Amino acid sequence: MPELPEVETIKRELEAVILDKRITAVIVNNARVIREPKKEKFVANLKNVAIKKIIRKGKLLIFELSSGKFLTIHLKMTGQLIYPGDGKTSRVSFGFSDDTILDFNDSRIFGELRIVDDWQKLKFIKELGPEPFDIDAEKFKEMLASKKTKIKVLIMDQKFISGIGNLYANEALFRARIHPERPANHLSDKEKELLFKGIKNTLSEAIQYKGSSVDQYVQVSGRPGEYVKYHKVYDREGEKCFRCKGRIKRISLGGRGTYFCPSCQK
DNA sequence: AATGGGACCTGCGCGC
DNA sequence: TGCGCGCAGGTCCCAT
Repeated sequence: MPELPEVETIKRELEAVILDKRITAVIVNNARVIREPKKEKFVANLKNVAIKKIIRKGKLLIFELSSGKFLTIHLKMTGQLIYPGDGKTSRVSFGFSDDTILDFNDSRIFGELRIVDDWQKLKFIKELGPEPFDIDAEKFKEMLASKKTKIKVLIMDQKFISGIGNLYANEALFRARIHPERPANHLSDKEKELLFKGIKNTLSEAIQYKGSSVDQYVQVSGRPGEYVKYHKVYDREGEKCFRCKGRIKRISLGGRGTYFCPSCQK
């Protein structure tokens, strides 16, 4: 499940390999992932344009094109960007003038490709909360003050704060020793600070290790991300807590698998 | 307003 | 062995 660290890893790798390349062919093997405009127009819009810049906002990737338009890519859960690709097993592939190919794979077809005139006008972007790296602890505390929602559900809400998905929400709460079902506004100042630190540290370490390869995520090169080794709670139901010898418990929150240690997360 | 559930999908792992 | 079922989770949408 690509979250901020995985998308950031992909962004950095793509910058190293496809920047300034000119698209000469677009292969559409499954048009369902193309959300706008319609397939023919989408393809026409990409012919003979170069990729000038790559931007990431939350979990969204944005390619600035030489035409002035933008190609946006949301990987959702099973999206992959692979370079060099083969153009065959993908949902959509982009062929460049040097005969190399960038593959967009997506086994579950949840991913979304768009070409837009202005990415900042996308509803998803306009509603997106700040990234953890763009605010300080004081701001984070203020943001939590009026929220009664369960803390884990809140930090996964992209409108509240952007970039955190299920995996890193679980890991950050473990670091802060906070029970995922606590109402956000009941956390003490100290706990809010610990959580903010937990979020930032988890995300930056995950970026350092090039993401977590659970499910389908891989780097652009196809190699797995190494951070799985360092997970403390995610997908460890029934196993021993690394901190206190309790047992990791799994519950469902907001329909998502939630892992925590009941004896040291209060 | 906040919350919960379903929908979108496919592939995998489990139990019988 | 093989089949059917439940589950995985990012985001949107709808009902309560």
